[in-house]
Amino acid sequence: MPRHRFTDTRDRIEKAAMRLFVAQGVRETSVRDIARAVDISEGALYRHFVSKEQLVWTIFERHYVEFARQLQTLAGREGSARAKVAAMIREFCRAHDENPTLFRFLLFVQHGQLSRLAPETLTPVDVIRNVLGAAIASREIPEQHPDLATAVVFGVVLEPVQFAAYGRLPCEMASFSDRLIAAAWAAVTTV
Amino acid sequence: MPRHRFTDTRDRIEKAAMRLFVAQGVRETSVRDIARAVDISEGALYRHFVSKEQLVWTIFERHYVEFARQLQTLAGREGSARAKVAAMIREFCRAHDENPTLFRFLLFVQHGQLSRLAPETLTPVDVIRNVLGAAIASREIPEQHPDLATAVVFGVVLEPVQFAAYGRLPCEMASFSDRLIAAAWAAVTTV
Amino acid sequence: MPRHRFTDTRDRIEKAAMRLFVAQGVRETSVRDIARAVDISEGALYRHFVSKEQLVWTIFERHYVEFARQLQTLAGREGSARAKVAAMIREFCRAHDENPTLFRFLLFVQHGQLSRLAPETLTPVDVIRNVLGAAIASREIPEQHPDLATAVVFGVVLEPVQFAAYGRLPCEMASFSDRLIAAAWAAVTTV
Amino acid sequence: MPRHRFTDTRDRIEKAAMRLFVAQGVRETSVRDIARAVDISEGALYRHFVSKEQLVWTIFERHYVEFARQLQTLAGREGSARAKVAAMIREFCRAHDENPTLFRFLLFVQHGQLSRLAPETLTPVDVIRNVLGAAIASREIPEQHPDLATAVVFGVVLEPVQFAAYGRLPCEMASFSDRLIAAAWAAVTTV
DNA sequence: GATGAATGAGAATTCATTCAT
DNA sequence: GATGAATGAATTCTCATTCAT
Repeated sequence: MPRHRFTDTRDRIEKAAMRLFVAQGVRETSVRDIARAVDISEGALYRHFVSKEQLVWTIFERHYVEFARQLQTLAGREGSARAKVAAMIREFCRAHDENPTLFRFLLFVQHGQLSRLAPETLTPVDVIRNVLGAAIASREIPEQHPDLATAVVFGVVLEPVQFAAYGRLPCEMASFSDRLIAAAWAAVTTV
Repeated sequence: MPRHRFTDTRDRIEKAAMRLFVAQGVRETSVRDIARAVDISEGALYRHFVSKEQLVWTIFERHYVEFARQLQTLAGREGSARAKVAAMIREFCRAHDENPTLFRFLLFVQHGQLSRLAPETLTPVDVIRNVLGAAIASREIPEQHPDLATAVVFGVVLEPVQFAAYGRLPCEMASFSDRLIAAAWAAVTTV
Repeated sequence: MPRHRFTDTRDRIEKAAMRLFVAQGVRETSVRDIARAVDISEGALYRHFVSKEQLVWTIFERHYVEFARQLQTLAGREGSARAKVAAMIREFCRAHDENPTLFRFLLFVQHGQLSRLAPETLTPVDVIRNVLGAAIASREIPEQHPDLATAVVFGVVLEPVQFAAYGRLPCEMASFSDRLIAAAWAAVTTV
Repeated sequence: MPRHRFTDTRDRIEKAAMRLFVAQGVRETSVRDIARAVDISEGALYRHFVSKEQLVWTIFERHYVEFARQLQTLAGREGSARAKVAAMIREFCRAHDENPTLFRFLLFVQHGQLSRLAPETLTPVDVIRNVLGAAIASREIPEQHPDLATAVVFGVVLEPVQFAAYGRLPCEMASFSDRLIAAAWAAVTTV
């Protein structure tokens, strides 16, 4: 199954690249670093990706969109705004704990990638904003700037991830999810 | 006044560098970029800074420490934890609006710089953590993980700055300060 | 045969570098000079050597150690001190004539390299010193400072090479070997 | 006495430069290094020397020629070839011990300088060669290649200086002068 | 005579990418 | 699919030298 092996190599490349990108930054990770981590030649990398830039973009786009869709699905299953927010925050924590590298990659490498998304693409920011916007409209939460509310919820959830990345918090987010849900909800309901 | 000219050039270098670092990232800003922005030769830069690395570090360290001290001072003037948090968040907003470039540089370009700070250096994170820790001890806010609380407050304040940087919020933070204070306080008092 | 081509390029680099180092000095030979001499790009050089410094070191160390070993072997085959000295001086002349560039590189470009040798490494100096030291002990040559005797023998052999390099002597040393042997032996036996 | 002070600065520059050139090499000593050692600005150096190259040349030429003249004078005072050689070697040792830095500078920095000497300039090599040539003509020493004999004498005297520079011999040559005279004389009289 | 900012030409090195094998 | 030598542009930094003050 050469097909399978190909896919496997491609996958190993993506994983190694992501790990290096998160650990050292995209710019400071050379194609050589990635090739070595996967133990293939530099030239061989170009069988799988047309450029380093495209490699970054591919990884980012696929997972970013998928994550947004997952948030959307989970929020859609819930009735109340509070339940939607809770489900989404729980998903953030779960996604982080399942693959912290990927999670950090999505959050910290987005610089320069976000602007490449097709304008109509649904992002995690959009999903949360939609939920909060609807909640404001339905009076579930007080009248307020929906983008600011979105930023606040995002900050409550993402900053602890940053702290964990710097070793200032344990790296498991799941144990914090109830606390973060309470905090986020309080933040958007108290005006 | 060669002295004057010196100081002036040095200052122009720092300002231009900061602007470019924030706009494009440190790694993606070349010494050439900076030299061009200041309209001097690349070699001339090295009369003012021994290396690009040191340039980054110099800018970071000086302002980071100064900002922490300012937060400390302002918090020290207030009595209650609530007033301290309010004063600090107001200072975040003020500092941002006064010089958004510097603010973003300090808070988002810090990667790799933080670890170079002397371990005993007081950082903005420390200042907030100290205030929240004391507030937990004095029962002004409920028993909770002080680092997590710190992360939450930080997130509430910094994420809107990110949103502003991406054009998702207006770039003036001052108008949000009351809202952010309320949100942050609610987040740490609601368990 | 990429393998073959690789070895070939590497070898051409070493030869060209050595020639340039001897002709102009190490510091005054740029990587660009070497690349041009080999007719490859500067970047390509770095596929074969990790740095200019390492290129110098590699060439030096390998041949220097090998030359010392050869001297040792030849001296070991002879019985008397006189015969050992004669064999070694003949080897100096032979090595010079076989590859004057390499010879000069080893003996005159060594500045800064010598100190990098592992302390226990046997050098040409050591070999001669050992022979002379033993000869003093066995009374084959008169009691004298062994290091000074070593320096004298070295000087007798190497200075003519310098003269040849400056065009003050013909560049073939072989024709001088008998004379140099006589001179060196007389110098260490006459007190 | 600004005149005096000027001369003094100039002298300090020469001394510092020589020391650095000997310690690190000419190429690896920057104008900045020299300026710092003398504690003046780089620009000020150019009040005293038109270029780094000229600084090297000035120091070299003056002392090299002066040393040759001194050898010539001393040799001229003696009658026999043996006495001339002895006087010259003694002068080599004395000159070395008086100012090892200068001595090493003259010997090791000559690369590239020698060829700049006016063709008719009398060098130390010439002086010795003349003495040995005359001695061969007058049958004081046996028939032999005068340049080779010159090289041998030079080698006998200079290699110990090299050894001293590398710490393989004590740095005072005077104590070796009798031994070196005997060795050199034996070397050129034994065929 | 002195200063030190400025220059411009390299220096060594890195790196994404190509391509013959 | 894979290899690794090769490229060429770019990067950080150095340095001898100039010049306005």
